[in-house]
Amino acid sequence: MPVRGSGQATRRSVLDAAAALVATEGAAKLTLDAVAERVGLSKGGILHHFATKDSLIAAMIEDVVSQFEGDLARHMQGENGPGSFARAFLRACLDPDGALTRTLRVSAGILAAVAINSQLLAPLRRRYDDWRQRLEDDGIDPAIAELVRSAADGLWLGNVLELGVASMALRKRVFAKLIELTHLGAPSRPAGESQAL
Amino acid sequence: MPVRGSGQATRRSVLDAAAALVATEGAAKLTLDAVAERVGLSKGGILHHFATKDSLIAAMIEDVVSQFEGDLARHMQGENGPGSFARAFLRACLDPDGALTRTLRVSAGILAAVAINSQLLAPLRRRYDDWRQRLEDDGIDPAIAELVRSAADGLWLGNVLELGVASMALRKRVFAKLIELTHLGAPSRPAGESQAL
DNA sequence: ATGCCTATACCGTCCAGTCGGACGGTATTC
DNA sequence: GAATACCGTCCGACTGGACGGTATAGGCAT
Repeated sequence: MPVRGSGQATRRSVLDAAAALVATEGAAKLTLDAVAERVGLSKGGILHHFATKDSLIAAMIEDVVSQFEGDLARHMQGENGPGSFARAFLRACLDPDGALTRTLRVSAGILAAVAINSQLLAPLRRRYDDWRQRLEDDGIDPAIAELVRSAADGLWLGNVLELGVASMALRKRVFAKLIELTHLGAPSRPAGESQAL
Repeated sequence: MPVRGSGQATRRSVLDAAAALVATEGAAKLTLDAVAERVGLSKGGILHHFATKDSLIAAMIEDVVSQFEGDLARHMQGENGPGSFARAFLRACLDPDGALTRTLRVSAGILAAVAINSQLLAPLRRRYDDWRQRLEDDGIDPAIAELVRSAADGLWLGNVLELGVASMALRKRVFAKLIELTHLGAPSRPAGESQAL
């Protein structure tokens, strides 16, 4: 059965299985045996791809980072002017319709790291510092940018922990308000908001 | 050493030790043995007060809830008019100077529950629903209320996970903006904020 | 002496990580 | 173009330790 060169695909499926496991059973149930069973491998097979459990979780975190980075880049293309990064950040977290995006992988990686070994968050922390810097230099009031960022994170947190989950309609309105804020915070220019998002 | 009637105090110290342990070592290191060592008891001693580890964490969560509830009530006294609850919520999370309040116990309880057994969050979830309801009925635009809540949560999250921790000065300004929002969102009445809610 | 509190010793389970090896492609050699 | 050596992939049994929980006995205050 082992096919040469199938390593990357298997590795990918292990990562997905681990994320799904965290999402359905909780971070405490993330054991190598459980992942192995879910992905249809033996524990030895898992450990061939990830030498240690920590390295598995580290890979999940890398997954989080790269995926979010991709989303950011994608959403940056439709934006320009002051507050463009803040809006991209917002859209990378929330649909215009209020749906959370990338919930599964992102939350799974972070939850697993928090539960098992929070030091594994280090790569994410580094990236986050970059993003925060870009938010500060986004051409709008840094306090607005930080407000928007924290609101996006707070909505995500509420969803992951199932705390205070608002209705889609309300979240949609919150999203709109936040987008609005990123425009209001712009330095007093002609306020030409001619083109759409 | 065992003193009659010292049960409550011991129980309290166990809870504190558990919280401190989570804060310093991470949720994964929250074991009965570790708590016992930290508090200067044996594991048997711990288990006398908390029959099971889950019940210990459940008590930590109750701690979170009751403490936050107390903070809310305290901060409600200085507020009135539309948005008063939103402001109280905000102040219960953040100092006017931008410092996070109640970080240790609250974060410890929640982190432990997430790591060990997320079902233990249930009591918190119930309370949180109440709070969200009160925010919706706070006399201001519900979207603003929800925005403020999520921003407060997001700031808390960033601090706990050490993600994107902003400077005190910036947080202070974010706090001010959020308070401002709770006033702006008031329905277009004579702006007579004379009487209470 | 009674009841609350704590210690010691112990058990069973779970789980990360190790180890030797199996199986099947792939490259090499002739 | 076979025979052979090699490597990537994966398996399965095992181990050592950590950890939650139990049972039991002892101590201090009233």
